[in-house]
Amino acid sequence: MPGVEVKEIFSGHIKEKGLRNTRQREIILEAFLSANKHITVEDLFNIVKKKHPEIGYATVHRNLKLMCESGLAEEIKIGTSKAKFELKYGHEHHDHLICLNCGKFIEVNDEKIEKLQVKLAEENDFQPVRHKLEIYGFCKKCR
Amino acid sequence: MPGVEVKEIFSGHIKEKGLRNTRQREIILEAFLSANKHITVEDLFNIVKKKHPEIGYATVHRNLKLMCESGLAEEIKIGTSKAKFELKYGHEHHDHLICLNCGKFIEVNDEKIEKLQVKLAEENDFQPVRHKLEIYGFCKKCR
DNA sequence: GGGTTTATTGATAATGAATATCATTATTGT
DNA sequence: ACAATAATGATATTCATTATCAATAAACCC
Ligand SMILES: [Mn+2]
Ligand SMILES: [Mn+2]
Ligand SMILES: [Zn+2]
Ligand SMILES: [Zn+2]
Repeated sequence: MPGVEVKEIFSGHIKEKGLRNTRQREIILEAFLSANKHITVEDLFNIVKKKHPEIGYATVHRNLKLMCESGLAEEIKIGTSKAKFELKYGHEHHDHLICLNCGKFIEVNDEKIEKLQVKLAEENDFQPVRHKLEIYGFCKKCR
Repeated sequence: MPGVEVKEIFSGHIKEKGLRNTRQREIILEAFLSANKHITVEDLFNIVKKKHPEIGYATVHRNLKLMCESGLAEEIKIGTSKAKFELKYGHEHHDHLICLNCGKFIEVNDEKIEKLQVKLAEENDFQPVRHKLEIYGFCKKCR
């Protein structure tokens, strides 16, 4: 039963906020959990549409946003292209290596860098909350 | 004579590419050099407009882009807000601390982080070209 | 200088992603 | 079942960015 816990968390968040559980939310969340990470609204909409052509783009968009609010998902914006969403729950924080040729995303994490970032912020009287590190270049296949 | 060298570089780039030097380019470049860093197209357009109301928004936009192509300027995109442009020439590479409250940009650089990024990329068979590190949080005044 | 070529300009339109609107539908608590 | 109201889905709007195009003006040649 993959994703059961995630579904409960989402459902819980919805109740807490006085929102309502709907058939569409369930369908969209399940599709999101089954799909690739780094999916756009449009991608997810197209997947959902296959089995549920009655569900609209706006609903997919709204629910992805809601998943972000609930902490389940995270929105990633790269340049001017469409925002991508990835499942956050159950995944450690990570940054991305992004191939300039094929668009591949490689997830990485480096504790030393993370710690140095905090130190760097503090040295500048700055209280860090979150950060974004993206390294652009060429992946193994494309170099 | 601040900016003389920059102007020559821009002018040189224009000739190399078979483009043309214009009155507007000169005015826009000078305004950019005199203005704050981290300026938007609209900001620069409004500055230029004061003395030169005949110069259009599109021309300011195109020339900021051209400055980027020539390596003089750099475009910074934060979230979905308007792109900002900063003078690159004569400034070392740096990253930004960005205040979530007042929007302040603090320029920082950390050699250790820079080196670890290269190492991290290489460990993933990835050839790094450029990167973007943004730390969001609260500045001294806003924390 | 005069003439020719064509890059540039400026006003405006087009684009595209994200979000807002709103009448209708569906969920929740009673 | 009922009332209240959140959610939906189709569509419109927003907003930054980029494209279009007729008019203008650099740059080069003579
Ligand atoms: Mn990180
Ligand atoms: Mn850096
Ligand atoms: Zn690649
Ligand atoms: Zn601040």
